[in-house]
Amino acid sequence: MENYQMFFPCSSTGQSTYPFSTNMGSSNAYHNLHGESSKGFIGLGTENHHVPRDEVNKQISQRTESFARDESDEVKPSKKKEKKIRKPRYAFQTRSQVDILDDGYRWRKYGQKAVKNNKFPRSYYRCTYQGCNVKKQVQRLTKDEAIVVTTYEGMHTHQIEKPTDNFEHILSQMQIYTPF
DNA sequence: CGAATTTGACCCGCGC
DNA sequence: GCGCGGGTCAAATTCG
Repeated sequence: MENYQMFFPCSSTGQSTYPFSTNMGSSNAYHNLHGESSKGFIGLGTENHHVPRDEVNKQISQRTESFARDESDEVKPSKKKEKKIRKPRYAFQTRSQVDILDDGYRWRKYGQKAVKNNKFPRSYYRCTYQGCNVKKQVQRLTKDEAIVVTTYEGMHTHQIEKPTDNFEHILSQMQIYTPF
């Protein structure tokens, strides 16, 4: 939050491969993604081969005793064991100095945990739109602390709240790319 | 004053 | 069965 301005390094920090910064800069970031994981976010997010002994592929556990959870929890507990309900997750790998990549949506942080082989904590965010259960987690690599891995989970069911001109355009394209 | 963040506790799946 | 590691909740606190 306090470093919000650093998100636009056009003037001070010189060029950086920020994901959504400027028109020209954005292409750099996309190429970076494309080169790293060879499919970008188009492929399934479960190819986090970067992290050793990653157990991030585990399915999402559901709470049982949540009485007044929000209107509709998608999966009901105590049944449904034939197939794993693991939602697809999309991992981005960006080179950024800040963890909070503002993609135009409004996120509320709901947790932070330390990862075993990482000295940086992982932050959990959730979309604050009513009825939108999209989650994301942001993690920084110990190996290269300039790399920030952002993992999205789910799809937004609404429009972007923040019409930051160029961002909206990029985001709309991202939605088209996702295999939903 | 309401919304967002912080932070420790709790829960759950899995490996030993 | 227990411990570990990761994910989420929720009360307290801070921020706008």
